[in-house]
Amino acid sequence: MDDETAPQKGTVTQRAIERIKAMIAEGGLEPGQRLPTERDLAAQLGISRSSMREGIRALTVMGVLEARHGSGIYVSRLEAGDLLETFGVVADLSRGPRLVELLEVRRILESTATALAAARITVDQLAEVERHLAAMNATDDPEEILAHDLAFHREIAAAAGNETMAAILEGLSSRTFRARVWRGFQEEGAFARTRREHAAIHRALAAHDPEAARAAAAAHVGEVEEWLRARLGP
Amino acid sequence: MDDETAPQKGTVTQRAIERIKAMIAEGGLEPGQRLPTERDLAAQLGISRSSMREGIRALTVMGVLEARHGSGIYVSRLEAGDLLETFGVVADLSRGPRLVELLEVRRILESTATALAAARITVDQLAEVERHLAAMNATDDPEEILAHDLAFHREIAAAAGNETMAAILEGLSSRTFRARVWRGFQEEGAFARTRREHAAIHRALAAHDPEAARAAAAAHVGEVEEWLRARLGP
DNA sequence: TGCTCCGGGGTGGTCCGACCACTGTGCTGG
DNA sequence: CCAGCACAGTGGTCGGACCACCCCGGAGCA
Repeated sequence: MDDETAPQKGTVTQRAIERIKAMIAEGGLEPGQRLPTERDLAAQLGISRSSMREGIRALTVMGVLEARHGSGIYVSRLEAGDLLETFGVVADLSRGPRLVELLEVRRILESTATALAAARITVDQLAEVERHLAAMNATDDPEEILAHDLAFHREIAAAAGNETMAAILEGLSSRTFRARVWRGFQEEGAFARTRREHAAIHRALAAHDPEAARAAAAAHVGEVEEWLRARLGP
Repeated sequence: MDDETAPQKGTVTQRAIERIKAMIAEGGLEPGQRLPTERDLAAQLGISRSSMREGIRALTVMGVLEARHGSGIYVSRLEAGDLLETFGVVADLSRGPRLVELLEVRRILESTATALAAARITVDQLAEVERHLAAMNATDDPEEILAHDLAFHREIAAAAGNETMAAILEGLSSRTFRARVWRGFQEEGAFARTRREHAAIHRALAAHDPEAARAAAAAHVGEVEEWLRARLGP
């Protein structure tokens, strides 16, 4: 028969990746657990260490595994942030119409997250949001403003209580993505407007008003979205 | 000086990945374009072919590059579906509370997508949706039902006109994900209910009523979400 | 007894060279 | 002119070697 040696579908590396993923999905490998050596794994699957390393590297980049030099290979915590890190790559590599689509997705998620945050935010979290809001208004250094802008939204996403959503939004708002969209946007003087919108979001949060928060956040992201859409349109 | 030979931050493979990503992001590499040979690329970056291969493999798995045996390495089309394929891995590997979070994200996106679809769907697309709805009601084979269920939602997502959102939803509804949640869910007899919900979604689409569509879709996903949440709760 | 230091074994990271499998192309022969 | 083939070039796989790093345990000291 041919059930032991013959399969041979796709590249050996691809098979190795599937095998490891399957092990984790089926519960054979727990988060944080240490895997066998590269050499042992390669021997187990009957492939060379080189091919096995390619597979491991791929899973490492995806955030599924974590290789510690001199120590061993471990299964990552498998939490949202780890796995969705690659999501940022999508934002970095998207152009043209795809950028508008990404912004639309962000608008939907960000407005919902802000609405959730309005209902659930604690006084401590609200204070942190206010801190970033104030810091953003106190400086004129674009770099610093952007940092506090990101932190502002990150804090809100965290307050929404859905780590997965927060991780996705983090990827959609990655440095490069934001920087690219911003450059040229704020130059048209739509800068004070951003501050007003942030203030509106904060007011809704402080008032624990989900609907107002949703509207404010949607308008905030939609602002950039519309500008970008118009810029690519004709 | 040390700007040419010294850097040495992180692993060489990681640097190689960043270099290629940067080339694409900065427009030096167009979608579909062919890259230099593995051997040439390795020489250009001053690293071994093995390390370069690991980097290429990682980018291949992420859907950024596409390697054709005997032909060469090419930049992928860089469209939503290519890059967000790894999103399905997240769903496959998520467990426990994370599953509920993913379902919550899906509920938000799916309801919005369905609302958009209600406003934009064409007669041809609506006919396709009806076809899957009928096929799903005509059989009792779980496998076939699941296939038409997926196609039903996929068609709606496509009608929403946002490829990126459709790609994300595709990942969130991946075979494995759905299969795992479904197993044990339909056993509790919540099967006719699914058919009723699909019918409600279809009615809203046919009536071009976005708000009704949003509500129907949210209820549909929320059904599974609540069941799963209760199952993990106590 | 307890601490510090250091040495070695084991691990991932990198490199090299060879060969295989497949593809594309240009040449050859009809 | 076309069909078929041979060949050079490409990614895919392999095995081995060496390096850089981490961890642990034993030796030595206080």
